[in-house]
Amino acid sequence: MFRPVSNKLDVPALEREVIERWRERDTMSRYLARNDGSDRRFSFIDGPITANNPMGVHHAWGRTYKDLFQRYHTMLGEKQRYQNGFDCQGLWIEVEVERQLGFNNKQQIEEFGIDRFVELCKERVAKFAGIQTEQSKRLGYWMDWDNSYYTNSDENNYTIWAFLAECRRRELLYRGHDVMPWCPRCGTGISNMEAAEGYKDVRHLSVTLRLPITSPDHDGEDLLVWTTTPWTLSSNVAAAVHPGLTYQLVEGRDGRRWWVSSGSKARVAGDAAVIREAPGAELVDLTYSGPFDHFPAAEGVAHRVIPWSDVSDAEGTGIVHIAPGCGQEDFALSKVHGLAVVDPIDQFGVFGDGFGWQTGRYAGSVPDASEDLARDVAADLDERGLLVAKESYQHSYPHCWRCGTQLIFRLVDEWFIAMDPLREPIGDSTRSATWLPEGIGLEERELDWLRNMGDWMISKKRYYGLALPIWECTDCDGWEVIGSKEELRERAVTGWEEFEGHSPHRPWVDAVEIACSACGGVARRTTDVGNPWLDAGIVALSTLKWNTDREYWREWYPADLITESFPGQFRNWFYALLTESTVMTGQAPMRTLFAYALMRDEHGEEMHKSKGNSIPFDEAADRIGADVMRWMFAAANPAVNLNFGYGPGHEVVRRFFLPLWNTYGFLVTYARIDGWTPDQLDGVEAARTFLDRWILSRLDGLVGEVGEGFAGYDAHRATRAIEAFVDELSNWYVRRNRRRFWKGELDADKRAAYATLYEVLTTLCRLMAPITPHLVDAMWDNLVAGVSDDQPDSAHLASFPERIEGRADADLDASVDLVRRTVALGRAARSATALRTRQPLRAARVKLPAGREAFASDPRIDAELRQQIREELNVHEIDFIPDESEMVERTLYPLLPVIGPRHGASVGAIMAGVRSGAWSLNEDGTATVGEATLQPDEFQLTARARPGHEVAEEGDVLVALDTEIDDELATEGLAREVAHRLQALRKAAGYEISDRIRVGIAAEPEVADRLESHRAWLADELLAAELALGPEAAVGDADAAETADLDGVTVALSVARA
RNA sequence: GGGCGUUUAGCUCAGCUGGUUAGAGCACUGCCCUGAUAAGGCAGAGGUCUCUGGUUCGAGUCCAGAAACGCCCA
Repeated sequence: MFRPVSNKLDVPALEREVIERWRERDTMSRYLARNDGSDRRFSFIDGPITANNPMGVHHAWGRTYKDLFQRYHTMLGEKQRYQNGFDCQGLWIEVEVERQLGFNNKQQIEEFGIDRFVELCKERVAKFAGIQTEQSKRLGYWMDWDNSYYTNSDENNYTIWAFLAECRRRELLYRGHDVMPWCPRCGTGISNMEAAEGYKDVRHLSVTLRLPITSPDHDGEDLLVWTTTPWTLSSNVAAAVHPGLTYQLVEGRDGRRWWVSSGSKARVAGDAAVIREAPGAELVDLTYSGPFDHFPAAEGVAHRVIPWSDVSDAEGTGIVHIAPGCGQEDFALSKVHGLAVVDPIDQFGVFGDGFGWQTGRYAGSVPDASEDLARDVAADLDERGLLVAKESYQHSYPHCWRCGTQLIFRLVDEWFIAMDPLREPIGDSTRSATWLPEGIGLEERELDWLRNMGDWMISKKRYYGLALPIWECTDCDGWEVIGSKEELRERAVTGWEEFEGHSPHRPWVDAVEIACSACGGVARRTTDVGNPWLDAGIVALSTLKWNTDREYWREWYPADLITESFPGQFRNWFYALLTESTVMTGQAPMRTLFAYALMRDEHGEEMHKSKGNSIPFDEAADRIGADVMRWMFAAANPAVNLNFGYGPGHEVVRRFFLPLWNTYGFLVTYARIDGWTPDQLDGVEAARTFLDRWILSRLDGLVGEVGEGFAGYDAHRATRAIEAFVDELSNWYVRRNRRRFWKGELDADKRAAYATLYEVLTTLCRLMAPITPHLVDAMWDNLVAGVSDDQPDSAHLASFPERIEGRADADLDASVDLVRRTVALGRAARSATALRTRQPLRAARVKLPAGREAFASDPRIDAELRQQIREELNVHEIDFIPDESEMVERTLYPLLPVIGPRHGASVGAIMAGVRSGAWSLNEDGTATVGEATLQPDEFQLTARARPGHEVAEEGDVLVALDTEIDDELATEGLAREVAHRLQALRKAAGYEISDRIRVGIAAEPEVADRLESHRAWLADELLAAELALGPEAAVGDADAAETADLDGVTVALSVARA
């Protein structure tokens, strides 16, 4: 016997119960092991979650996909690895630990001790990995949690060593001297792909200044330059012009004359008189005096004009200030033109010696204007008469993606992986994978990034992260890459003892010195750590034991699926994965990449902690439950941003969870009353009704649809199909079958009803198991596990449903569809009559679509369907309306795609003629509309309602009602009304559905007489053991009573328990 | 600055290769129904389909231009 089901659905409470049951029964372990013996594989590689904070709801979106696709393949019987991953190294963690310790810069870390700092970083990731593990379990994410991978593991780090050694072997790795974006707070370079993440609009003080030309024959002439980074002016060595642009010498202030490009002249110099024009090429090689030539750092710098085709005059003056120590393009130009390179600032963004008053000052922009260097530069220039203009200028500027500090560009030595030789092979890998969802150009976006990608800067001047296995000789220029721990042990000259027993992290690994293979000198490890995307990108190799068990790797590589949110990952994880895997294996690490967009709040706004609209995972799990979230995530269109919030969450509960839960509750309620159990199947097949076969047909279609959806990583499609099915189940199948469950004895018909609904619900449990594991198992435990010994005790140990031959029946589906349309139209017509639905009517008249003569071709089924319509509409008869009926008129419907090309300009006239009724049919099958003749293939005839009848129509179906009420109908309506009132009293008295009662109906004799003819029906309807009817009729000890006025008829009603 | 995308009801979004009167869900209003339902049904209100021009018998849909917003790149 089933346990009773509460009609209140509290999802979080239900989930807690289910989780407790799973714990008691060790369900998850059995799930993880259930396919151990299978020879089929589904390989999923998890993209590591940053173990740096508790999860937000946005993490739960991706984890829902990861879980549900794995669950689906588990139910198909495929063996899997179920390995979750944590991202555990990198600047993001250092920044949080610094914040905890109250540190602001690197010196404080070094004073604190790198070893202690690194230990704190490790502790932090361990702590949050633990928290995220618990949160993931709360989500219902079933993974092999004791076997999670951590990117700070030895395995991961040493696999990257092997990768870098391979890069070295193929001469892809190099030490570069270049200008890179630099975070002065973190004291480290930022790779271009990270910098791309942090562009924000900010205002900077921009200045326009004059640079006096020192070449002969240019006395009194200045070059006008404009810059948004005044701090770089003291490093100026050149001014660039576009050789093809036209430049103008114009009248300036204080008797000076200024050179500007013609395109910028109006903006920069207004209507100043033009003295002469010259192409940019003519200005090349002119010399000028720099803005800060009196600083020692500028000593010996010969400032001159150089040509540069990237100069534009859309902004500024068309003459660009060049400081090779402060800009990437500037540095590249310095190589081309042999310019001096002035390198002004240190790792903290502070000017070094030789920069006069700027020495010791911070170069970057600061919030406090009084300390802003740009302001002081402008004032200095103004004092010396060099400032022409200044303004606050808004532009998009890179910021540190972890700490938010504005980046500055700085000359550094960093390690790079050359991309040119890799573009093609990585492109091939990219193209070999399937990128889903389709239609949003995911693959093309990855390829676009690959085409434009600069060399990958992999080093960071930090403390906690991958120790780059690069040893640099202290005597010669030599450097080498160590590919493994074993190799390091062999090569170690000193420091091995200090390192042994530690993870390959700073500071321990820094102690190891080797002998330079070129000169024999002492080689020390570069103190740089690695870019964290190396860590995440290697997991397709490291977690599959590339270094230690190549057989295992072959078994699982490439992955069938990886999945991650796509904005941002093209240049991060996807890119790193493809690069590292392609270098090492020559192929992509995945067959399919399924990606999804970003989560927004329910109004479409970006979620931010600071805005207060971000939702912590725990809060959402407590308030609406994991399964509600999971359903929303699975139902989302992954191609577009998901608007998530409690409002939409409650809507899911109301619209979908409740009807499903109540359907389940309905089955259990009546099965308990009847003592029905799932083994009671006598005569069920033969007794199945039309509607039973219909819902099973729909179920079969659903099984196919959901399976295809999951197999194609289209959870959206699966959820849509399930929602539509549950609506049909609840609002048609159950609604139409209520009485079968309600009526007297447990016969074959009733068993068929139970068996059908039972099969539908248990199949739904298995179909939905990957999406809503808790809800489904709550139902499964009661419906299956509690009553059957030969079934798994959890839906998650069951197999995924398969289609059943012969179940799907398109005719059934079409017939029910027609019935439902007919009922909907009948209701619309009823609404128009102002007669309440409880009042029976004599007949509904139905005009069926052309070519249909009945609701079903089988007369028995047709009769069943007509009976359903009668009940729904409360009418006695269903008649059909022939085309010739006076209620119907025929309408000509021209087929526009056909007549358009043939009749051209007269289409408008034809349509007008049809609308006004000015058309006629001809003997030969053509039709005449106004002047035009339509051929038989150019139109269709359709029946439409003739005005003046109470009808409703939609498309090719029309329903009209006979609204005449005779005495018999009126009396029946009265009985229905009385029954309705008494049912309300039953409810008010708090009776159970199956309680037998006594009923009293007091009414004047004439009314009592009328009701007498419906006595048996009333008693049956109300489960009344006694029914007193007469002028004074009443029951003793009434639990509830009411005197009702029914359209002028007064009745006194009372009920009591039998 | 370059590339891509979006713009349809109060909100979130569908509208396939051009075709009768542009749809759905939510929210709103009214009515109906109810012993499975925090449910259901019917109806209503709500639209210059961002704008301008073009192609066409016919444009939300195709073309050109503009605007706003967003994303990517620089």
